[in-house]
Amino acid sequence: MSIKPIRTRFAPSPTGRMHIGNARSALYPFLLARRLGGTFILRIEDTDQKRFVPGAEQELIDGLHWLGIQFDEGPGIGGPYGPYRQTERREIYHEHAWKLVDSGHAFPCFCTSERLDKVRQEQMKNKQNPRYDGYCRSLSIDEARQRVANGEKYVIRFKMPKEGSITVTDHLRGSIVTENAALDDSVLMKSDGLPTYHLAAMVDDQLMQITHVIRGSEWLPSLPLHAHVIRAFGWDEPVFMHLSVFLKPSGKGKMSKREAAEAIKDGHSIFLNDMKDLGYTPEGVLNWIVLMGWGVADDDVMTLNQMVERFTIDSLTPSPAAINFQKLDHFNATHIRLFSTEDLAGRIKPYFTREGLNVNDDVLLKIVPLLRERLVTLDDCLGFGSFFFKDDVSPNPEDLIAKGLDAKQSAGIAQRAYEILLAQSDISHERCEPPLRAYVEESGLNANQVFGILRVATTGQKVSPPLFESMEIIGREKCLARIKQAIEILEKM
RNA sequence: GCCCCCAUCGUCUAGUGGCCCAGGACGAGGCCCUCUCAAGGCCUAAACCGGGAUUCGAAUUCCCGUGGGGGCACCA
Repeated sequence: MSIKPIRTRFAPSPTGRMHIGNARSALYPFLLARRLGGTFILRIEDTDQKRFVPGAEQELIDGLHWLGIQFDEGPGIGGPYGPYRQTERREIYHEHAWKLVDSGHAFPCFCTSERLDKVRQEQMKNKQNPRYDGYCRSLSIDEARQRVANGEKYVIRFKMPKEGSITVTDHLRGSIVTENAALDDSVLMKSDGLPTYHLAAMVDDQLMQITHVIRGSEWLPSLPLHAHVIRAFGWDEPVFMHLSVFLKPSGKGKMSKREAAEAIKDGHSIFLNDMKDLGYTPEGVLNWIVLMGWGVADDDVMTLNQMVERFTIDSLTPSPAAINFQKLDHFNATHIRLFSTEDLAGRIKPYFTREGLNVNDDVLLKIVPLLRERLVTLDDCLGFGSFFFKDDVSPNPEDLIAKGLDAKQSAGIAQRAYEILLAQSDISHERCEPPLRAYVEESGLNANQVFGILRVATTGQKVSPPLFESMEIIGREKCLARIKQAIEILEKM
């Protein structure tokens, strides 16, 4: 039984955009660390120079920040086990790789990639598994060192035992037995002097005292190799957990780049940057992704803090999950309804100003209660509330005509409503609604017809927040002017 | 081709041998409320992949199929 402090990590490679898969791979270890009073670390795995994307690291960090996933150690903020960028740890890996060579667990290999390609093709032709043929495996250590000293290009490979088997444990799946003969002499250190994942991640997890490794299931097949490496060093293994992949919405196949592009066409995205622009909230996104791979019996609406309180690694699920954007919408809308007026006002303001609207904060605060339960995404505020910040509205003339009536009749109704409103001392909804309802009664019309005309006249649109509350915020003068304008439009038809 | 993993309503999942003729949520349908759109309330349909085995008893354990996913690089 270990009494070591819990330390978990998120170890992405800066090779692309921050997406929901990354986010969830960061979320679970974060929750585990917070739940158990441990430490959460960010480590950048940038050992592949060919795939390095400038700016990717920043996008990763921005994404974590947006979601509220704070790391305790990592690039930029440091920590006792740094540096936290693998390219800044070259010597450490170099030293460890050679340690394995010295102990007989690894060997330098001088094979060219040309030769390796040829071997591989040959093997494929003979329907054999493509793997390293062991050419440099039995070179004497003295000869190998001599060739390295002479400046020959080399890699360091793990010397996989030819016989026996290894048993590894995945916390979510139990133990997995693998024949060593099925494993390859994998490269641990590349000829450019940088380590591969197999070496770098194992060394770092050990040196950084990581207790729980939560990572994608694409690593499951190399878990036996990783266990071999760890044991060759004489270390203890951390607890390993492999998260399943996200499947595309149809459930057929995993979420791919191509599929991500499709989603964008439908107004959805799996990239955090895009989701923010589309009006999704960190709360909604978090709630959505946390439940894809983690089961709760009920009460599935949670904030980050509530997730921390309830999280347990034993309720993580090993099966693949199809992403469902409708569910995202649901969680987003649900969290929006939970926000305070001030909070929501601050969150939707940028979407108005982004459209060039001049936002009056007093008005903004007043309309939030009207918009709150109508928003699925934050940018829906535009459709429901832009007219509050415009001087004029330009209703579609056709929309001003009430259902079942003609333009002339509609103009008459508008005129009567105008007079009723004009007679009121103020335009509060408490004052205006009763007389207009009375008019609906005595005229034999229905509320839809009368209020519909007023809605289009005052807001310029057929769908809006509640009419009387909206008119109150728009103000007496503007309302009267807009109704007058509507009457003119109707009379000209 | 070889290796590995997974398998409960359309989707995310609860379920750890009797509490399950399987619970929740999204979505779908219906009703109520209603000035539009929402929100809210109530209700309905909807699943243990197939076959064996173990057991008094299996969604839950084991085996075999089938289906799905992942991996087999000097990428992570």
